[in-house]
Amino acid sequence: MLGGEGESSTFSSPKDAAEERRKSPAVDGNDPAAGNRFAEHSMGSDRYYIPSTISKQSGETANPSSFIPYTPSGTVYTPSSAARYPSALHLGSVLPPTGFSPSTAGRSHFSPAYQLGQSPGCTLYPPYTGSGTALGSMALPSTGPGMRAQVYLCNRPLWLKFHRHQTEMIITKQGRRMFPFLSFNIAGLSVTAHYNVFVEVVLADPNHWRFQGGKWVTCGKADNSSQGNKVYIHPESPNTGAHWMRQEISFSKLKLTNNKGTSHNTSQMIVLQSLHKYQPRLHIVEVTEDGVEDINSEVKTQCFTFPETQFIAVTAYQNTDITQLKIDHNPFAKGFRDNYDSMYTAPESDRLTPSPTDSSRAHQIVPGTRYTMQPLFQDQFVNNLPQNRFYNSERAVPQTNSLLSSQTEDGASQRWFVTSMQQGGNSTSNKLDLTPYEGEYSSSLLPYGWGSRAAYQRKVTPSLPWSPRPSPTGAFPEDSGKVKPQVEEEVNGSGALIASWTETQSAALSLDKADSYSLACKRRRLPLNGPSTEDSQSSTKCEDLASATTNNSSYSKEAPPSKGMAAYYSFYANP
DNA sequence: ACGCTCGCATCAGGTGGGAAACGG
DNA sequence: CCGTTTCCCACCTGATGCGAGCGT
Repeated sequence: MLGGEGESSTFSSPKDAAEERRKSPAVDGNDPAAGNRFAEHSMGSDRYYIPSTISKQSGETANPSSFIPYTPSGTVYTPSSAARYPSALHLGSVLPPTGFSPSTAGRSHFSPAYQLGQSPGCTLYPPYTGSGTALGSMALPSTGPGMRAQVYLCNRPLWLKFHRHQTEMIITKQGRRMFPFLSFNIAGLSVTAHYNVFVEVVLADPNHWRFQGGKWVTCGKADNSSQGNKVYIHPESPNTGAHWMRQEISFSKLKLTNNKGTSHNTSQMIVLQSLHKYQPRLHIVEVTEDGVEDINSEVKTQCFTFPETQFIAVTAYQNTDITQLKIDHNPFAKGFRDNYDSMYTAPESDRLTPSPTDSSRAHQIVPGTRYTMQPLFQDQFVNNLPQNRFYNSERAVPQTNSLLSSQTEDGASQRWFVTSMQQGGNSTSNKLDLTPYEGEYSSSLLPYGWGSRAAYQRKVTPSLPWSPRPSPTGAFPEDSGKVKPQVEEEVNGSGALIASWTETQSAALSLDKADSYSLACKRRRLPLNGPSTEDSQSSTKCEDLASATTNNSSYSKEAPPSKGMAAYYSFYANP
């Protein structure tokens, strides 16, 4: 099962959704299923670390298998007529059960929650069975000499918030941007090799969906004959591995449309059908310098599926919970925040509302406090593993600014580094050794530039590099006591440089606290007066925390914040 | 004079709401 | 008739251009 069906219990009916939202069962945690599946509280747990991939690889592939946290294997419905990729592309389809060994499960919310296929037989829908097409042959992730990338879903907490209510994406004739949009950090590529990076949106299941009685229910068969572009190639493609790994790869300009006949902007548009469930997938294809695929290499194409990015395409929002999440988190919808003023009493700069167009990730704010994040995930997975194998819930950011470094009070922060049983990046890399370790996460580990954002920052105050507004408070003191970025690089047994970071619990606790408050306020419809400051500050704890970190530190390419966001990234590795 | 920063105004474009239109 | 789609609206963000102010 892919979540959608099972989540339906959390939905409120459209009619009284506004009322229900005030007592939102899911938010209230009255929906254990939803909570179990998507509680964000645990998202920080054991999930956030970043491999250092660019250095010490001498232009060769960083050893991806050195830090494979878990393997996404979101099932994707593949009508036979639409099969485009060999099953090997589908991660789950090639992942032996051991891929979801405790170490894997411990890193992921998904293995039990999403019931992802742990082996080909576990997928609800058949994996891709077709042969490769012009899009490129699919990688055999576990075999061959080809390098295997690791991909972080940058704004995963936000995606989880939406996914918990069954994400909906508006599609319009002229095209509508996705929100949340897809944003990744990639590691494990060859620095010098060239890659095309693109997103493909495929049907997630064979059903037509309808929002009925406050739930998404299936309603007949999906129309498999949908035509139109399903691929969005990142505009910076092709580019070197160094380029892709240097900064976050944002697909914020990707638009969804239902206009099959659209002739303009086809490169920016993906054509979908309303009321169908889709699953975006990220493809990384190694190409020649001029962007031509090497058809001789089967291992040069990699695909990553993030189940939490699944969504149902709609022409109008059905679930008001989704609507509210969009309003709350999308800066462009700020005008619809009825208690906008009270929501954000903190200086606007503190709200960390970066550019939607440029600051791809950072603007996807997660105020978070208005929606409960339940610790169920943590329980769910921690219980499966020795406690000491998990991060604490708090996310840390790879910055060493003083403000943020002041906390980590627990001192018991645990860090993950993942080593592969085999460094060769072969199939046995499914067997992972996730070992907690202590260390400091140094920004020196982050040789990532700021890319286009840096140029964009020209008018930005140093204290708030991504925002044109000054930061009267000079960063985020409220965060200073909550997150201490700790960075450490570690060399694993094979010499692969591994970076990980400490995660302390305080931030997560703050999130919970803030969420509890907002819950008491019956979600955002009620003014969040006094604690609204807390609300906004807690918003920095989610995805924007790293931005806050950026804010606190001098903004420079030496210590770019983008990788700091990886503290919130989910980490997928090609098996 | 020159370069830089800052503030302001303007514009393009993104957002959800709601009413109207469409279609089975 | 009812569910879905389309269109327009007000509101918002971000990019850009311009001029003022300041320091060298």
